Amino acid sequence: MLTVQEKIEILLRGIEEVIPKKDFISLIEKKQKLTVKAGFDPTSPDLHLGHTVLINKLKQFQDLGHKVIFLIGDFTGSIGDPSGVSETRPVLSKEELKKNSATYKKQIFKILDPKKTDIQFNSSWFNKMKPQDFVKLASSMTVARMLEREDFSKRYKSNQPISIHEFLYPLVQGYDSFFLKADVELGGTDQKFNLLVGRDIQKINGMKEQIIITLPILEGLDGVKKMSKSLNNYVGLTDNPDEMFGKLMSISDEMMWRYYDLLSFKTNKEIKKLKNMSSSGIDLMETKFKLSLEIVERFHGKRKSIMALEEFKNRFGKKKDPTNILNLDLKIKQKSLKLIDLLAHSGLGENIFCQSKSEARRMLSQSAVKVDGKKVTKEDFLVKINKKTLIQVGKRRHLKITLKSSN
RNA sequence: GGAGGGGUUGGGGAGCGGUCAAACCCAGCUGACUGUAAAUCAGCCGCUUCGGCUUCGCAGGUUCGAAUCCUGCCCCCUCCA
Repeated sequence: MLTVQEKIEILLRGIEEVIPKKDFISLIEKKQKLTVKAGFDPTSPDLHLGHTVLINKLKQFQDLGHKVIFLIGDFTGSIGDPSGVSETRPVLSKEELKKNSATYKKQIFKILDPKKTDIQFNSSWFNKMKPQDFVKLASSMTVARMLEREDFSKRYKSNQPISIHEFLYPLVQGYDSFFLKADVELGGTDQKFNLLVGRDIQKINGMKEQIIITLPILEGLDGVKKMSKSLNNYVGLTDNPDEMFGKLMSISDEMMWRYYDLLSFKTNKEIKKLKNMSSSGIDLMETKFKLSLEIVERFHGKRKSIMALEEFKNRFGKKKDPTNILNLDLKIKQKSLKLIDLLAHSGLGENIFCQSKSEARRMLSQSAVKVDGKKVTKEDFLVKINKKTLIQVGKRRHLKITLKSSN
């Protein structure tokens, strides 16, 4: 049995801020089972490692016996995301929402315990709300306070547009906390304002204010911008083991420590030890192997993580051709296909390797293309039919293609 | 409602009648090097049947010729009401 002190230590590890800390500690001391809430936008069905910083924290609460609510902001998502860069996002259909939430479940339950997790959709209460109630909700906040929020004030000062509906977001999120009677709400540091508004909404409605805990935002593979699907700098939870391993190996050494801090389940002590041990380049690589192994194992199991490591070593250490490459059958009408046409092929709706023929040409001229392991620069190189052919473009794009005549 | 400023290729930002597919920076991509690290160097960075073609908010117009000039529309910003 853990002491209160130990519990608090676990729950506060790796977080950015807890507000107010005193209340949090006394709450942990007094209450056996807290209601802990975190909201997710269902705009994109795929979760990535960035999301798991938060989910891991939920898991810790869950393991300590607290009630975890995984809130899917389908109402919020259906009226357009305010933190979205410029455009209003498309309204999601019910089918899409269902689909997204199904994939969500599948993904989060690799971390969270399904039996102990309460999944909620905020449309279920907001869709029943009357306009006058909504306006009343809006009256609980002032424009001046909204403008206190850094991103709003920045945009306001730099003459960027702010739509009225964006002001409603924090309110909606705050209302969720009230409705769900949250004791604690988790969110990224960029959510701080919204989380604080939740406290206000609860207070106005005569409820004890939730504790808010903010967590750091994980940078993407580029090491600069936050991890997101649209920036294509993410590691998806559904990425296959090799892909996941490779992506993790491609982060900079500096970023590796950040990933250790935010994603590893190792204790601070262990991480510190690794830091002290890793001085040479080889050490750093080994340390990165460890990180990649740990994370791939979390989502794919031990066996596959080791296979991914071996695959990686083979491919990049010994410069061998990759082994677990996706096979793809491609139906064509002709008897053979020019390499350039294959690279830019868009018959199945999606271009396989290159966006356009021009790009394909560029790749060829920059000697980025390999066929069965050999560099090819000729555009009219013919790819044989009925034969499995390994095509590689650059270091990341590769497929085994088998051309089949459709006649 | 009134007055003014502005919309250029992913982002920033030049260009203001021809030499513009459009400077430059960032991001991105490729190659060399390497640990799919960092740094560095080199190249690329609208599409193309390599003749050209379609781009500079949208639609028209003036001109031999427009991203550049004119008209209308849309959108953004500022100030006033």
